[in-house]
Amino acid sequence: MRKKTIEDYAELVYDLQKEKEKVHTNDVAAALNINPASVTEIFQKLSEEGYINYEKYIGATLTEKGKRIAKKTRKRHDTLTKFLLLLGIDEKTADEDACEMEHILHKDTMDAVIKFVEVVNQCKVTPFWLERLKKYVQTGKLDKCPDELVKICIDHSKKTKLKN
Amino acid sequence: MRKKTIEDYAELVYDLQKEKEKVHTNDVAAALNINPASVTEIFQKLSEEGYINYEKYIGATLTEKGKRIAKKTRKRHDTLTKFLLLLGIDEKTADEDACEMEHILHKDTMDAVIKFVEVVNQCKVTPFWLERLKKYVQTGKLDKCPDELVKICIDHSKKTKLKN
DNA sequence: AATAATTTTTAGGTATGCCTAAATTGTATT
DNA sequence: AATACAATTTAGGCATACCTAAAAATTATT
Repeated sequence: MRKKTIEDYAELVYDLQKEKEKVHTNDVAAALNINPASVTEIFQKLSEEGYINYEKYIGATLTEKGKRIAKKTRKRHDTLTKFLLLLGIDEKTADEDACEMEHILHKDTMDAVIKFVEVVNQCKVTPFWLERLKKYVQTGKLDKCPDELVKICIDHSKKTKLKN
Repeated sequence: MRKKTIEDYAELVYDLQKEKEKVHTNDVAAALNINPASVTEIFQKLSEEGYINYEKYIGATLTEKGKRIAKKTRKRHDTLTKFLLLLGIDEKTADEDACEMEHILHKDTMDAVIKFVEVVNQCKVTPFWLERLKKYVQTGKLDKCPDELVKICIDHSKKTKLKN
């Protein structure tokens, strides 16, 4: 697996802190399947950089700075997961890819994804086009687009062209 | 920037080979803004692993194995770029994010993206929903969904519900 | 409260992907 | 063909993100 970033650790400590006040190196080690000794080093670094308050043998808590980055990363993660689920990806794959994407996408791209999810959620029912795509992704079968829908798109396209 | 992967190098050598038969360490070094000495090491590794034929001081060419991975990666890259452009992301950002995403996405996710682009390309005109989303991404303005379109979605949703 | 068991840290090691400086090879010029 | 210049490789170094084994601190048991 990819090397973990500060964001990964902040996000994880954030989650673990919901269960227990102080997060121990062992908790993180178990969650990420790495050696506790490695987490000690990581905690020392995160502490130096002001993301966590860390007392050895006692555990770590997020600082305000750490909480900020953790929340931001978790929100990105959740939005990306939702986005991929909308496209018809299965839960596990969506979650894993979201975890990768959350670190690399430009703000503009992330914002577009947020808006994508927002627009779809605003709809009373799942939009036809999305159902159609999802079915295609999941079954390989692509339904024909209803004529009246094609008409709406063409009409709309003409209208906007006239404006310009 | 992120550490480059074998896929990155294969893709790059593939592109450079269009200009000249043998790709020199310097060509890659210049393209990636890294030290030629580093490229020598990379070429040695790629050669050991069978992605390139490499003769020192002479240059490198892709093997069949290398060509295969290069083409695959380039195709992914292009599809991802198109996908992001459809969402309203600008060219530079789309290209950069595509370059990151191409290495990390699961096959299922990549396939969904391919299908997304395919479905949109099949349309006679850019679908209304996509125009609407794109405008929202680029300007922040979200148009109202026409009533007849909402109706189509609701009707369709009822129909599919009945079937199940 | 002493000792055993567990958790955590320290110390030291490995692999990787980059670097610089120096040595080597190839190319161009006379 | 000899020499100068450019391109390339070799050798050695650095930082990072992990590791293992041993030492130290904490916690549990009697």
